[in-house]
Amino acid sequence: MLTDTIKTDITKTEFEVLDALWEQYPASANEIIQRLSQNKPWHEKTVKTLLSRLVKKHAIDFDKQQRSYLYFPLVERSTYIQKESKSLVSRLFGGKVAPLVAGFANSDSLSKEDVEALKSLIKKWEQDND
Amino acid sequence: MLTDTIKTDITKTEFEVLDALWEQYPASANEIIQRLSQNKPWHEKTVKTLLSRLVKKHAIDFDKQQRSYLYFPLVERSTYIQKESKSLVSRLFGGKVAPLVAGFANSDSLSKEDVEALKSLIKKWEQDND
DNA sequence: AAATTAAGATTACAAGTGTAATCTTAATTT
DNA sequence: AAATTAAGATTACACTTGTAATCTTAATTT
Repeated sequence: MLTDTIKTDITKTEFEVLDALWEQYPASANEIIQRLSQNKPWHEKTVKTLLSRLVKKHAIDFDKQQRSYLYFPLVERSTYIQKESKSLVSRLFGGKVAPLVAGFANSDSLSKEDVEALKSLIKKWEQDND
Repeated sequence: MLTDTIKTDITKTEFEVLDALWEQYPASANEIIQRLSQNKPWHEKTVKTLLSRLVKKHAIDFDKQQRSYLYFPLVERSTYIQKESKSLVSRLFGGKVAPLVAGFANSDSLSKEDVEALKSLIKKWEQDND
């Protein structure tokens, strides 16, 4: 999968569409429309517009299949969310992730599960970095 | 400080202006322009437009001072970044913060300092939650 | 082969955004 | 008091975004 340079920022609505595609791909427009209909009240035309815009932005592409297209992402979800997180942490927290987590802790938004996961990844980090 | 309902989303450029105001306030437009000029190549008119838009969005307000205004935030930085982080973690990580941190760990974006901070806040969390 | 359908392409259109320039007018200076 | 200045208000303007409706045309059905 080519982690091509995304030309423009992906908007929030575009992200929803992309996220539905990441769920499983390749997928036809109708499949995407179907998946999104569970959560979003979007008109099918709207979803198709968003698919077109994602193509134009080089975030996804498609193969022609009889009458319809089969879309697939050009960007991996992990790559995308990585970039987004770093951007947010950089803008809001001076690049340090701990203060973000502290905010979660202070607003009771940290679960036991989260804490266990953090402890285990810290342990791993410490093994790798010494 | 009133954590008034922010009417519309604050855009990225507006955030930069708001962030400069949080640095120290109240502050005049010229002070803000001054602060921003260190990092951003924005025309003073641009900054003033952004200040006006922030006022319209109820993110900041001002007191009249002779000829100019003294601006001050209506939203605390901590409140704002809290909301933004939660929004991102919710959209990208299903609401769990640990996977975000894992992404940082896996891309060598976690510093010793970060890890120490995390360990200490985890310790505190465990004392508080048992 | 003609008619119909359905998929994507194109167009629409108001509101928001980035990026200022111009307008008004109250302060300040001469 | 008149002139000048400078601050915010208003206007500008192209591009983006949300949210579709209409247009084209290749597939499919009669």
